[in-house]
Amino acid sequence: MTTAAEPDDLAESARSRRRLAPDERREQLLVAAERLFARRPYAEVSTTEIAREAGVARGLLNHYFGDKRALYLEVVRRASLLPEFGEVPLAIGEMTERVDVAVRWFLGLITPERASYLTVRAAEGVGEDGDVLAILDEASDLAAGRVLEMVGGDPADPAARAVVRAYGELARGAVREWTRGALTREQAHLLLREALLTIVREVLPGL
Amino acid sequence: MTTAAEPDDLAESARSRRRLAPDERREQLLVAAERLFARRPYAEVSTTEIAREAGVARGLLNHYFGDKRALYLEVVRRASLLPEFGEVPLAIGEMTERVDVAVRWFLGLITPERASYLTVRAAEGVGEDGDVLAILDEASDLAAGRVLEMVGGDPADPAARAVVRAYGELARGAVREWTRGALTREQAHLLLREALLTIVREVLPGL
DNA sequence: TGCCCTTGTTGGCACTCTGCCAATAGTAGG
DNA sequence: CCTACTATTGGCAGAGTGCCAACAAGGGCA
Repeated sequence: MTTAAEPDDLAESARSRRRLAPDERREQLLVAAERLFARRPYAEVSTTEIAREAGVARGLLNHYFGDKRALYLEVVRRASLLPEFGEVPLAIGEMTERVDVAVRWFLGLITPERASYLTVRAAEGVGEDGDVLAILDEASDLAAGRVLEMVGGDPADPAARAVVRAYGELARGAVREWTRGALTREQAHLLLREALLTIVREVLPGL
Repeated sequence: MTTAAEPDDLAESARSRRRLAPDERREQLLVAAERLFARRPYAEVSTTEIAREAGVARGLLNHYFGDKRALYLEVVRRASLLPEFGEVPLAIGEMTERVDVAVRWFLGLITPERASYLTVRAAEGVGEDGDVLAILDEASDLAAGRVLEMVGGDPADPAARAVVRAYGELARGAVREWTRGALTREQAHLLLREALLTIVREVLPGL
């Protein structure tokens, strides 16, 4: 009985004296960090705590990520990208229809357990932090490109991308109001649909 | 010469062995903290540094604000509120005109040295931090009320306020794209004007 | 004018957190 | 089974933070 049977994938969170493959361990640490950083601001989460959550020695965090900040940036990067960004419904037909599909697609992505996407950027307060901004901007720009494709805009036009990136902020704000209960899903949908329609019809052509 | 002439307001940043009125000292510390927090994230700024910037002993920070976090929240509170929020131009006339005035007013507020307003919320990345969110939300809601007054909406309608709060995110995004050079001021203005117009005409009535 | 007392201000102690590194020990391959 | 590779650990040194008792600036009162 003392000989380890095969507790391979059970009690993963308990004692871990096991030697894992780097990728596996790295993933585990990221998940632990993600969980803690999501609930409390950066400075309030200690690496000791993260290590405990993952059931490893604190030094291992530095081994895998260098320092606390690098680990945090990694967490931000993961949270800022909606994995489903790729599965864009090829909307065809009337403009009204395409816009409606785009909005429905976006609203559908958020809700579930993708809540982390919402907490992104909803956090700290003041401060530049170019590293974080770069990550968030990249994700924002990626989403903007997708939306432009869906509504038939020109993804190559920098100004158009900028407008849609700004629209992304509206979308984030609308979803937040929705999840907070200040707006119903229908109301949020209405706002995003009309705004996007206006952008396509009135703003983009006027650039 | 050794007798202090009246170096009242000169070399304010140099040695300060002087005994200031609490309000004065507090203000000085806030300014110093604001300057540093604006350029680097919270965790990267040490209280030692802030104290040095203000030319006082580190312990004084704790005396005035309790702890580093409280000081930070104070800075966020100040940065989140546009002082000129009160001076709302009483827009009258056509709806198109009123919306245009509202947007021009908003865009006019931001640019100058009020840049701190932009860095608000542009910062960290992931994490809840209810304290910060509460501050930012309060400022956002205040601005939303003002805008509703200007365009003739009903500030008492929770849903309307929520929609305009979300619009505030679009505004913040548009200004950011503008200051970044991705949009001209005219383009940002166009976007914000058309979007607000659509909200007033199509969205608010449909709630 | 000169002392005194209020209180703004300082400096240092104790504790926690972080980064680093040498020592330890799983585990796969021979 | 044994060995070499390397994932993993534990502790050390330095920095940052909160706290508190002692100090002194400067206005008020005699």
